[in-house]
Amino acid sequence: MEYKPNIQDVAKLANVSIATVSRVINNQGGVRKETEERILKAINELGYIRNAAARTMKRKETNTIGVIVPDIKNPFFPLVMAGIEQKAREKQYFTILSSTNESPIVEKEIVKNFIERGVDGVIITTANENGDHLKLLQEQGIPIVAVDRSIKSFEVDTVLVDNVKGAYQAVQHLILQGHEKIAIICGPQTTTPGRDRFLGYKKALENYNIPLDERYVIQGDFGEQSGYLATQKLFALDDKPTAIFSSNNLMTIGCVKALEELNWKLGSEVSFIGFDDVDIATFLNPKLSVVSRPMYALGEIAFQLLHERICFKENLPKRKYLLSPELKIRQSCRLVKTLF
Amino acid sequence: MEYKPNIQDVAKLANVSIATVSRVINNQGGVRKETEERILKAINELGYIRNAAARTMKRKETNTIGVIVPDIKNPFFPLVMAGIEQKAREKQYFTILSSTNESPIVEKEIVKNFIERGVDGVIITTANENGDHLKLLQEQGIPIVAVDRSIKSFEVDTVLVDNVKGAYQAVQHLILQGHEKIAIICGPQTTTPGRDRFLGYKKALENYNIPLDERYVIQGDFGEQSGYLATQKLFALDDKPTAIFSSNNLMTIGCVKALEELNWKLGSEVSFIGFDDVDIATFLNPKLSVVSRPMYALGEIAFQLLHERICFKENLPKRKYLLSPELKIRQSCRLVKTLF
DNA sequence: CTGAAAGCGCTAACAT
DNA sequence: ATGTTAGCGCTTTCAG
Repeated sequence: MEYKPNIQDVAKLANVSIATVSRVINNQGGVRKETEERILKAINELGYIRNAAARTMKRKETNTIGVIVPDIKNPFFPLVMAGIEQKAREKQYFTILSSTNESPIVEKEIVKNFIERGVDGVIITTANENGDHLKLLQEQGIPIVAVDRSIKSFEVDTVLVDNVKGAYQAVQHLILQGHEKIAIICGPQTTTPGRDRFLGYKKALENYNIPLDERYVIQGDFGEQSGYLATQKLFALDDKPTAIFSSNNLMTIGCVKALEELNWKLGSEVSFIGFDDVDIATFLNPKLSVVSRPMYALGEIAFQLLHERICFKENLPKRKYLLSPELKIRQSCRLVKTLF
Repeated sequence: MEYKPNIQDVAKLANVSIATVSRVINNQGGVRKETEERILKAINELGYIRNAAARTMKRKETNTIGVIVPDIKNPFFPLVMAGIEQKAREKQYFTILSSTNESPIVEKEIVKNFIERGVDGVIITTANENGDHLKLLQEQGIPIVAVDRSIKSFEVDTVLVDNVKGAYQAVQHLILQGHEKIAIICGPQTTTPGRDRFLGYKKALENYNIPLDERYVIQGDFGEQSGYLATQKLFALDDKPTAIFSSNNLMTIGCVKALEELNWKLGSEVSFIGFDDVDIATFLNPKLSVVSRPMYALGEIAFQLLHERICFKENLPKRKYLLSPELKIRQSCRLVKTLF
C-alpha cells in the first residue's frame, strides 16, 4: 500500500472536479452538503493527505516557522522552544527547529535551508550577533524575531531579558546585605548578555558608592571550566571577596565545584548569587540564590511578535521587548559578618 | 527588496535556458565552464535560492526527516536529538523536530503534518506504544525508526536501551552490597521502560533469592512529584528499606528532595541508585550512583537505521538495536550496615 | 453550486 | 553542451 492518492483520485472517486475537492479540504464553503460528504468519504477511503509542496507553490506560504538555537543541549532553549511551540500550535503553525552548535557557518546553512523551504518566519538566537549572515532572510522579506541575543546589522523585533537589571538587582541585594567586596565572574564581553550583566554589576556598585576593584572582576567564557578557574583565582587573593556574582548557569556550576574543593564555605564565608536558575540550585546546601529568566514567556512572546509580523509585515514598527528576570533569594547569600 | 527570483530570472540574466541553470544548481555537470560561471554569477547577483516546494514536487523527496519526541523539556531528548542531527547533517539531511507533550492526539496531527510535508522518514519516541495512529506513515511507505519506546502494532526498526539489564545491574549491585530491603519507585507499567525496569528489579531479586516485598514497590508516573511521594511512603514504613532504586531521572529528583526533607540520610541510612544520569548527580553529597543511557549514540544509530531504510526501503530486514546502559557507581550506595 | 484551465518553480526526458 | 517541454499536485480565477 505505497500509493499516495492525490486530489485527482479523490475527485474521480467522488465524481466531482478537483476544484470542488479543493474547496472542501480548505473549508471554503459553497459546496452542497451531499457533495461534501461524498468527497469526505472518498478522502477517508483513499487515505488522502494533501501535498504541502504543491499547496505551497500556489499559496506562497507554509504555515511553518523556523527556530534556530545555538545549542539544543543547553536546557534554556528547550524551555523557550516549548513556549514557542505552544503558541504556534494555537495558531495552527508548525515549528521546525535546528541547532547551530554556536557556529555561524552552520547557522547560515540553516537559514538558507529555511528559505528554500519557504518558512513564513524565523525565530533565532543567533550564534553571531553581528547578523550579516542573516541579511538573506531580510532580503527575502521573511520576518525575523531575535530572542535572547539581539542582531546588530539591521532592525528586527527582539525579545530579550533585562540582563542589566537582573545583574543590578543581584548585586544590589548583596550590597544591602553589607557586602562591599563583591566579585563578578564575567561572560564574554563580545556578547550582549556578557556585557550587560557586567554593566548591571558596575551600576549597582556605582549607585552605592563602592569603587570597582579590578581584582574582583574575572573574565569567563560562559563555560563551566571558566567558572571553576575564576573561583580559584578569587580564592587566591589575599583580600578575598565576601560575595560572588556569576554571570551564567554553567559558570555557576564550575564555581560551586571549586568552592567545594577549596572548602570555601558557601553562604557563610562567601555569599553567592548566580545568573540563571540551575537544576542543582535547590539541592545544594545552602540553596543557591539566582536570577531567574522567564524562558517559557520568552518563547511565547517571540512567537506572538513573529505572528503579528507575518500578518502585517511592514505596517508595524519594530518592537523590542525586555522581560524582567526574577531575583530568587534562597540561602547562598547572607548578611556579611563584620569583623569589628 | 522583496522579490524572490526564480530559475527563470537566473536563466534570463545568464542568457541560457532554465534547464542549464538547473544542471548547475544540482551539480550535474555537462555544462561548459564559462556558462557555469555566468550562471553562478547571475545566481549571486540575484540572490537566488531554489524553491524546495517546487523541487519536491518533481523529486518526490525532501531530504528531510521528522523527529517526534514526547517532551522536549526532558533533557534526555535534546541529547538524542543532538546525535540525530549530527549524523543527519553529515548525510545532508535536515531535521524537523516536534514535541507531543505525551499526547497521542497531538502526535497524530504531527504525523499528518509530516506526511503533508513529505518527510523522507520519521524517528519517533511515541506517546502511545500501541502505534495504531502511526499506521498512516506505514501506508504512505514512509520509513519509521522507533527510539526508546517500541511500537506494537507493526514492525519497525527500533533502537532501545536495555532497560531490564540496566535495572538488573543496579539492583544486583545493591544486593551484592548486602541490601535485602530494596525498594523500587516504578514508572508507569503501561510503558515499556516502566515495565522493563521493574522487570529487571524483579529478576535481580529472584536470582539472589530475595522475596519480592510488595510494600517496597511504589508506583510512580515518571514525574518528579511521584518520586517525592513515593519516598515519603517508603519512609513511613515501619520496616524501612535500606536501599531505593528509582526508575527515572525526574523521580530521582523528587526522591532526593524528599530524602533531604525527611532527613533520611542518603548513602548511610539509605542507599540509592537511579535510572538515568541527572545534572545534580555529582553535586549532591554523597554523589548519586546512576544507570546512564547512551543518549547521543541512541540518536546516531536511529538516524543510521533510518537512512539505510530510506535508501533501501523494503530490501532490508527490520532491525532491533538494544544498547547497554552503563552503571555508574558513585557514592550514594554503600555496604549495608548490619545490626548484629 | 460546480467545472475547466492556468499556472506556481522546478526536474528530467527528449531534442538539437 | 544546451534548449524545449511535459508534468508534479494544488489553488484560484473565470465561466457556466
